Amino acid sequence: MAEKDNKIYLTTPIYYVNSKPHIGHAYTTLAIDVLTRYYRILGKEVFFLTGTDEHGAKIAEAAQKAGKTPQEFCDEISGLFKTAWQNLNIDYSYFIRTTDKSHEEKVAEFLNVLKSNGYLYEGEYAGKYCVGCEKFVTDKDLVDGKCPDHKCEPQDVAEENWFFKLRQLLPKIKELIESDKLLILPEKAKSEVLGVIKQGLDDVSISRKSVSWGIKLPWEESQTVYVWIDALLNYWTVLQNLGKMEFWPVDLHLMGREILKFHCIMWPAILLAYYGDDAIDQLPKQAFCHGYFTIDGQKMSKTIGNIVDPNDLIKKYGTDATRYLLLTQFPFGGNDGDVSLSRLDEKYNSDLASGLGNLVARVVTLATKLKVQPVRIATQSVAGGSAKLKVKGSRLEQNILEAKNKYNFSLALENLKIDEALGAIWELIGACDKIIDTEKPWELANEKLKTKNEKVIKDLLVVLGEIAEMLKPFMPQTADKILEQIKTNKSEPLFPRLN
RNA sequence: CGCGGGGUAGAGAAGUGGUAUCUCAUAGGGCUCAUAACCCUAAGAUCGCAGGUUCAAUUCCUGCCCCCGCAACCA
Repeated sequence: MAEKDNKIYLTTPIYYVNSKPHIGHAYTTLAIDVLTRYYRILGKEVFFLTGTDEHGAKIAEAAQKAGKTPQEFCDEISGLFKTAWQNLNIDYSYFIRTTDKSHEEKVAEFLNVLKSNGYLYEGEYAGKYCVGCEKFVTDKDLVDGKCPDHKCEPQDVAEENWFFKLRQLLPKIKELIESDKLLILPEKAKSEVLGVIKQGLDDVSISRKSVSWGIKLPWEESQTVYVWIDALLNYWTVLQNLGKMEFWPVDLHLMGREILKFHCIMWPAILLAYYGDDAIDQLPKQAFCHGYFTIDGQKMSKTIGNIVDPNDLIKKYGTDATRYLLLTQFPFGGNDGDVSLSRLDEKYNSDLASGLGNLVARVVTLATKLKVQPVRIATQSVAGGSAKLKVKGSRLEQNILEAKNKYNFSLALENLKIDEALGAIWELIGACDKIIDTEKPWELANEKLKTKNEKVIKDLLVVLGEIAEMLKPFMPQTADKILEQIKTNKSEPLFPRLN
């Protein structure tokens, strides 16, 4: 990952407020939260941006249906996102709303520059317009040539709009993607974007006459800015407004595949138009595309009504367990992962209650029963391998080393292999359980044995401390609880078993 | 011929041109420090179907079948 003087800029997409937060939003946001916490532990300055996308005809419509003004509606939904992130213990640096005045002003400023740089021109947008809907519709919207909502045939209407010279910049974008200067991962996603470019794209209309809920075009106030332009610019306007351009450019945009095109084609294009077409150092370094959740084999959708609210999971499992359960549903960047609610219970019981929770309980109890002095834990051992064990050359040490060698924790995290990084931690947990079984440190037959057992337990406490350090980015509260228990030798169940 | 993803033990997933791996569930044994937890062992897969290339294919090629996304709310 590229660095600017120890600074890193990570983003989630800004979420469209026409629906409440669900576990898909939560997944993306969590992943960035984990990376943010990890890099901060390593001593980097991280700017983590998330927020909500609030303009456009769809929002105005949804607000009307809900009997609210668009602004009221946005305030409400945006608030739900904030609450959800608070419940999930998301440590973002800033939460942008595209209805923020400061954002709107910067968007106008940006577009003025695009215009004076010669990248905008007036053109005609022709299409079918439904009077009932008060918006342009496509053939796909129609049933038997009529609008399904209003049962009327749309009229052919042409609208004067402003267009962005996207085509002119496409060869440049293509080259940047092919050469990985604009890195798109995984490879599959890169091919998909290149495929879209190869098919050819037209210049895009960046303004709308027919949409009133949006940012006014600064030089022609009868038009509003196309929502996608408005939305993409958030990554830039926030740093501008906060005076934090030292974090620019973006190191990583994380997203699901459906919005990949916008982030990998249009977004770099408008940045080149603004900064000059050789300003590749202003472009995002990496776009990473992750899989989608399906619920019991089906896509989450409002129509099916199978959307899972992260708050419900938090109520049942708690914040950290929910973080863990969501992050381990599938290999990052791989295919879609299926979530079945019963499997979440299983995973909670096996990994968290029987795995992590039980291990902490048995080690801390052993320490208490054998009156082992609390151990001082060296912090900052995130990368693993730094703990010093008492019993040199022991089976414990060997098992721990083996467990550590199986996965490279840091490398996994830096490559966004979140499931693998967690796998590294669970290898350690397994190694500890095995060693307790073979060493039987609860036996107190004689003094010699007692001394040996004390050493074993101290070592286990040290490894437990390491596990806690590694857990910090994923389950911050749990990590602190474990460290507290090690320090005080007071055992308290971390994850009560579900029945 | 729209485009794309996928079909591997009961469930969920890895994986590779040459003894098929992991997690959960199941069975037997062990242990008793621990959240009926932990440890060991076992059973369980003709790797979707049919052809082909090869000394050798689950892995490469061809055809077929089935599931699921992309066009409509939606990361």
